[in-house]
Amino acid sequence: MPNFYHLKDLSSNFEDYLKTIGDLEAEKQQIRSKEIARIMKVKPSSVTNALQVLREQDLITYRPYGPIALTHKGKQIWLILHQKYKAVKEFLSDTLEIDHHMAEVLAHKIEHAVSSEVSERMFLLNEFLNTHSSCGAGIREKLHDYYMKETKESEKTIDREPTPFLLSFLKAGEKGTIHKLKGDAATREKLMNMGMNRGQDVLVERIAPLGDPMEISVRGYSLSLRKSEAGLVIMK
Amino acid sequence: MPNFYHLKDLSSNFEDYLKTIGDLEAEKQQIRSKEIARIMKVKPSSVTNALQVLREQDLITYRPYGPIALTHKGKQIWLILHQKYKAVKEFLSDTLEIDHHMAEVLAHKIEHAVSSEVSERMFLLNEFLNTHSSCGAGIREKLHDYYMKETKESEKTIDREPTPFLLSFLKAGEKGTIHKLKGDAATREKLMNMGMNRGQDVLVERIAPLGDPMEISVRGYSLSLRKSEAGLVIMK
DNA sequence: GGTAAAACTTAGACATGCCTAACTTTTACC
DNA sequence: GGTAAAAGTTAGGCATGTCTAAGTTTTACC
Ligand SMILES: [Mn+2]
Ligand SMILES: [Mn+2]
Ligand SMILES: [Mn+2]
Ligand SMILES: [Mn+2]
Repeated sequence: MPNFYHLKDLSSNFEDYLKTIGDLEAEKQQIRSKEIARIMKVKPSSVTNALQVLREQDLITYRPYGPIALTHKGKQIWLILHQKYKAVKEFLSDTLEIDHHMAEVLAHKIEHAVSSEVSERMFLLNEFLNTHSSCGAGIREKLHDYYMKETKESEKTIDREPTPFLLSFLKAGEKGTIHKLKGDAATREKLMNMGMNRGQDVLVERIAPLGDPMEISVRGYSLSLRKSEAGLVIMK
Repeated sequence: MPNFYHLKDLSSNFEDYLKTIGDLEAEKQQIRSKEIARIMKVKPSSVTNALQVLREQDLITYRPYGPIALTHKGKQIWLILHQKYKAVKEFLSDTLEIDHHMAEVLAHKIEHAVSSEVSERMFLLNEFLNTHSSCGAGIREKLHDYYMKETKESEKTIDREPTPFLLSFLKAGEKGTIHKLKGDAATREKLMNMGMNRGQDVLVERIAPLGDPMEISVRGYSLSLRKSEAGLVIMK
């Protein structure tokens, strides 16, 4: 039980630092601060700060310029976080049929908001749907058909009157279609050279902690947009 | 329209302020700052600050000491947030069978992490399970039985205390006890044939320079395990 | 309508966690 | 081994969103 207490003391950002360190410990022989910074998309000085905080909580061992390793307590918490992430991700992609890559991005956010009981139930629900068939036909097929039927119907209604909105207003996981570009000619040209043309579908993959920049996916490519640029793109 | 371009993403805290204001607007004739503070468990000065931020985003109308009301845009966003919360809450309590009150608490956290697509799918999954029966018996009954069966088993094994961790995290010289094997049936079978059964003590003798494979000792025998295999063994 | 209480706002402090810039240590290579 | 590059740290700044304490406006009531 004491471990659950300390787990709750970790902010979601530091849960991610711990998880990243555990992931690296499992696959590399040495953990580089720079690698943590790359994966978490922060500057090295932020990693140093995180390492100091994690050490204060007895989750890692570490000294300046020295090697980084999870303590036993750190390993225990890592496993809990890992299992949460895995259960949520697989639930999103297998049962809710969210696009695989999007499921990973969203699971990274949701993992910090669910209790162990919820992730355990998601795991069991996923397993249940895998192993139980419904009157001969697989239940997943029926569920898939149900999603598709409802999606088509909601598309019918959406087509009627799409309310315009700005790309900068979308959150991670949401998508839209480019309607128009604003701004001066040079900036519009730059955006179009990135593949952002009228009618293109855009998916927001991730938004940096302070809201700038945002990572989007257009024509299968990932782009990084400043908020000011995203504010020039009108969507429908 | 001019302020359209100044819209920024709402932080999850401000999403909650907006949602609380919308909820109050629906049920009270006048919105009291003090009531928002009570519901959100913050001090009145924090509410004032939030009101100023929401007004800057054109989500509410408001002046010092004056009445508070959602703008049209505020109402649109409130509706999106409301639907997300409702879908998540009902999914948690109806489909994952999380305690009603706990579901409300968790939905309040999860709502900020899910995309509209995810909450829509949660809604549809919930609806699907309500309306589709599986071979006579309701599917929810089967799902419930599945949850209960697994819960009982995990209660049996949990006893109390030591928190699990992965064998792959042990370093040379460290030991632990096998708690559970993960992975597909064939791999689990292979590991069990090596003598890796529940309750067995394991000692890590040596880890290869690149971290893979690791040499362990079980039942007095030395075994060589790949890192990927060690990652399937949950220890205590 | 005067006055006290309640409601609300403002100012300033503080914690978090990010950043940049300058500095220190380690490493890589000749 | 000497030196430059890379890696990592420290210091200081900034945005967010909370709080306390003090000030202002509104309300309630005589
Ligand atoms: Mn992927
Ligand atoms: Mn995460
Ligand atoms: Mn309740
Ligand atoms: Mn909430």
